[in-house]
Amino acid sequence: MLSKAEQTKLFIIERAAPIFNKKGFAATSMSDILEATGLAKGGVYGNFDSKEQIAILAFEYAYERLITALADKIKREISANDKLVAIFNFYHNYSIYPILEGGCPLLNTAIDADFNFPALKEKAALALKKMLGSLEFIINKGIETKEFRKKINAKTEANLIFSVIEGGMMMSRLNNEPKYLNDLLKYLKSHIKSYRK
Amino acid sequence: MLSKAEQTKLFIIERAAPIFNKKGFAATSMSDILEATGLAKGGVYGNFDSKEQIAILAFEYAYERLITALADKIKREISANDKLVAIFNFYHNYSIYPILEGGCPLLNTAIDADFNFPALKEKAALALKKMLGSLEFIINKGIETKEFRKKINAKTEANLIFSVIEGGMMMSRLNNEPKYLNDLLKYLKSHIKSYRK
DNA sequence: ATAAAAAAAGACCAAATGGTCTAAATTGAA
DNA sequence: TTCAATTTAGACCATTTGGTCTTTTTTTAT
Repeated sequence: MLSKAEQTKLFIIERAAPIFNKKGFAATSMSDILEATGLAKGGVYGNFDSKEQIAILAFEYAYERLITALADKIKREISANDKLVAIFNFYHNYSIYPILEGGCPLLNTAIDADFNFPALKEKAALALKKMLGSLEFIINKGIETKEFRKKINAKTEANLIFSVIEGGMMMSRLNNEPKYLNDLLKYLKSHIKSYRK
Repeated sequence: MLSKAEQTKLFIIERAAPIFNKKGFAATSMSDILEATGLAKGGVYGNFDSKEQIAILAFEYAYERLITALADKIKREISANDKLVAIFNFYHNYSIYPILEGGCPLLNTAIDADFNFPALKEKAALALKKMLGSLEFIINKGIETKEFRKKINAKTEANLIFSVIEGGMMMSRLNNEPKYLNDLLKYLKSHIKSYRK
């Protein structure tokens, strides 16, 4: 059972995460967080040291939500091909129905933190590496099980897939048009057919 | 000849553009701009109405610099294939040697302005459409001149190319590692070979 | 039910924010 | 060279910022 403070901490992070994800670190003010939580300053600063700390924990919460939801879809599938397709389906319409308001926390934080918040950038960089590693792992498994051709470069393909998804996300968001990303996901589905023998 | 005010306006935008491009709108303060220009408030507010206006003009300046540099490389080449390759070469090492400090203004502004600054987002959306249109145009020309196969979908391919570049940019920046983007550019070079008959 | 400990409220603070306005300095046409 | 018009300096302003600290309220173990 969670103590009152632990409950409140979680509650604050849950409420702060979508705000940081939408507006970024600098554009999010403590008063935004106070308003979203209904708490007074004492309630927030009694549980956290600084806005920076909240932003970091909010990012980790957002990322955790993302990979948990993704992992849930992936583990349902058996073959490497189906796992990849599950990932692509996961991102279908993501620009309008993201796991967390504001879209992909990796993309957002990469841009937001780059020149402003090195400690947060570091967290995002780690998260990206994990994400790419998971993709690579799936592809490598597919090669091991002879589902995919041996010639496939798992790392390169993982990078390609994720860059297409994130680039497509940016375009879909900027144009308020899910089609950009959706079309690219369709392309990716077709592309991974070339992995098979 | 430019009047003093016109000179100063240009000078302010030149100095402000890399700051906005690096830090984003909210994280850039007017005092950053005063410091970068060496001007006092009167010098800046005598020439512009608001921080918002400066940010919009700075984005347009940044975008103009980008497409001018790109167009310069493209027009040197004759064939559609060579034009595309020139674009890929243009982005080689872009994450460490961008045209303007801070990286791609399109990517940065897309994320930065999305939930914070609708008017600026609109400018970036327009810029993205122009960029994709130019890519599409090159590919379509290649089809018209029978350099590329008729079956190629110019719009889809333009979106793919640009999403890979922007996604790769994000990954390279986040990991402080130009290789991510560079490898993807190499992939793109190989990919467009499939356009040919 | 009680009392000690934990958590939250909110008044308060210095610093920074974007922006205004008047006075001074500079520009440039005659 | 003059002098009106343009441009810039910088003091000033209200508001907001992130954060602290004491007081009050709420938990929680007994």
